[in-house]
Amino acid sequence: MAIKERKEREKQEMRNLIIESATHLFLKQGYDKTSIRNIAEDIEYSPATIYLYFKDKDEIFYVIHENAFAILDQELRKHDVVADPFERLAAIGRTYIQFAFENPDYYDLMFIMRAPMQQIKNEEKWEALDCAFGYLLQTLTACFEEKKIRQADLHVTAIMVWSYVHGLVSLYVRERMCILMMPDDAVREVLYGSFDLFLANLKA
Amino acid sequence: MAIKERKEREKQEMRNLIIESATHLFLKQGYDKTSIRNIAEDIEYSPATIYLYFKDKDEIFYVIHENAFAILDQELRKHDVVADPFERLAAIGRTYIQFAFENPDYYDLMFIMRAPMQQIKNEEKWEALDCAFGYLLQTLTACFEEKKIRQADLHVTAIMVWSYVHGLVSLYVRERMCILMMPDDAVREVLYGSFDLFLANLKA
DNA sequence: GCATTTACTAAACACTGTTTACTATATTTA
DNA sequence: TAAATATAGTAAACAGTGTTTAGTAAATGC
Repeated sequence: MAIKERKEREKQEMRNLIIESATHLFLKQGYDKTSIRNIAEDIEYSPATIYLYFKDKDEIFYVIHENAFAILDQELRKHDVVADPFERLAAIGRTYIQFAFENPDYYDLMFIMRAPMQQIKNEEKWEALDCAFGYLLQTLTACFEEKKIRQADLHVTAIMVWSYVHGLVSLYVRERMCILMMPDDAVREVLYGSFDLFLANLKA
Repeated sequence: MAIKERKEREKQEMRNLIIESATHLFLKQGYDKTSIRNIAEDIEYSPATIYLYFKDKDEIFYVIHENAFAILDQELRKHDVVADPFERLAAIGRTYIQFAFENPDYYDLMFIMRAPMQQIKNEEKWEALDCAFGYLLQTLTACFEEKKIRQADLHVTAIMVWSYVHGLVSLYVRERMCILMMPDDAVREVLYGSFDLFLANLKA
């Protein structure tokens, strides 16, 4: 019965079509303005059809969130070639910040919005973040082994590094850096500079 | 004409009534579930009446946001009595983190949500945050003068400290700390521990 | 060829923020 | 004091939202 396989394929294609449209609208107009009716109109189907392929709006944005993590992960792991673990840590951090600057809506969805978290609660393991965070743990382990950074608990250090870069970019993404009263470019420079200072303080 | 004064007073009382109801509902059910109709029902007026006292929903939450800043500011400035500026910095940081743990919805409104920022864009100066951030700058200046922390640019250091504690608590508030796979109490301990490590790295 | 399953949709439900047109009361003016 | 005006408040509507239900038309299985 090749029909079943074709049907399965068609089902997946329809899911992809919805995700593609939703991603396009999301990156163009943001989460709130990306309504089920907008997506439906864009793909030329009725709104109810979308519910045959996704449980609810959050499930659509859960898939987009997963795709975004795949992109970030790919960017971060490019630095695998950097031999010195401290240099690698620095490169990873800068790439993380750059990713947030260049993809603020993706960053928002991955690390700030509540939307995709409903799904994750039912999954008992957040693989997408586990993967990226695992890479940080791995890099920090190498830093400790080679005594490149001050000795401390691995997980506490990892939380410290992640929280720090997240703090920088999330204040930027959610427009709290406006207190600096600087043009956007200058703010970004301060953030990169602040990260450099953080790294210097971390050094053994 | 004492009538005009009474009218002014009544207008302010009505605004207060709306803000009180909105704050109560917000802290009980969150932003999304606090609708204009809910507030109207709670204060026993029609929804349209609220628009005679506030431009829109965001303006209501802007006032709540200002009140929340007043509370945080009061908490932080309690540490004015701590003579040693580094000790004061540590106390301020811990109180900031504690505030976020104890008032996650307020914290969200102040530092994460987009709602109050629409108003702030029209104000050209964000006094509430300016006040709190000013206290941090003041404390850090004292730290530098007494050579308690590593020499660096004042603003870059301030952004570093603020971003760091914000990163910690915003990942917690928006439920990203779930990757630690720990009970809530243990997560909070890790966050406080991470802050201690950060301070140690900052020390001169 | 007929029964059944599948794919899809129009319309409705229960909400949301916000505006408009209208009423009843309070205040001011003649 | 009586008429004119200003103020306070509201019912109903507008334009949206996510989601569900009931019903149709086409594809598939027998």
